[in-house]
Amino acid sequence: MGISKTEHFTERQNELATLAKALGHPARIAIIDFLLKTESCICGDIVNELPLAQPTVSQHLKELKNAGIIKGSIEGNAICYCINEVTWNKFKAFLESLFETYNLKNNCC
Amino acid sequence: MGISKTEHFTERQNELATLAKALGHPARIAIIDFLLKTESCICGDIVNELPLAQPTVSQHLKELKNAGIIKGSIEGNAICYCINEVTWNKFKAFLESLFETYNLKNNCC
DNA sequence: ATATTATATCGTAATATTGCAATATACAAA
DNA sequence: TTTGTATATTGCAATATTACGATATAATAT
Repeated sequence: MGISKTEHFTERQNELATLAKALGHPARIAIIDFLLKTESCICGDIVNELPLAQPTVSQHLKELKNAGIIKGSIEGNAICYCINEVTWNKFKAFLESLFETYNLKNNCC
Repeated sequence: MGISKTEHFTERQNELATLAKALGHPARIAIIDFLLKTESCICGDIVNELPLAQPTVSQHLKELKNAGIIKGSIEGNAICYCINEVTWNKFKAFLESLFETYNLKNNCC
């Protein structure tokens, strides 16, 4: 139906899926790349970095913000976006835990 | 338009987005969790583990397979699924690289 | 006050995703 | 060969996503 049955899964599974989904578009990866690369907040420079129209970029930023991956604060005329360290660290912890679980002995096919 | 303009992004950005998107559903996280937890391939036991109908599970498995995250092989009556270690390690490397870039000095908002 | 600049929101079209019943396929067991 | 079991595919309805032009909002500069 296009709507996920989130109530049947654990909170961790839902959270991790939400974060992964938010990163599931190249434009949003590019935004995160840029935020990480510049090593500071981005104040009014994202649209020029992406090959997409301004409303589209705004929408992608909104999705990253909804997932809690970035946060924005108004700086006069512009808006400064940066990584939300709380969510980012949570995401990192989720994944490190997943990666820890895996070792090559798993393979039997 | 519902169609991503992948041609404007780097191959890495597209690949990482594809992998993240494939993990962007709690059922698919649950499948991966189960594959990692059992520490071996799963031969005919996935549908019973998930609160979804068999065709829906089959579809999620297909998406994970399309993204290269899992692979399946026919074992008589059943099908054995397991993590595709090549893709998984690539995913891990992508993310470790992302996480390395980030440090708390980034924050200014 | 008016123009400029940066960003968000609205509206809409195209496409994708999610979910499942019904059905098909393919092997195994009787 | 028929029956059962496991999985995939098809078809469809509901919903979500992607993209962008038009427009709105809000601060800055003139």
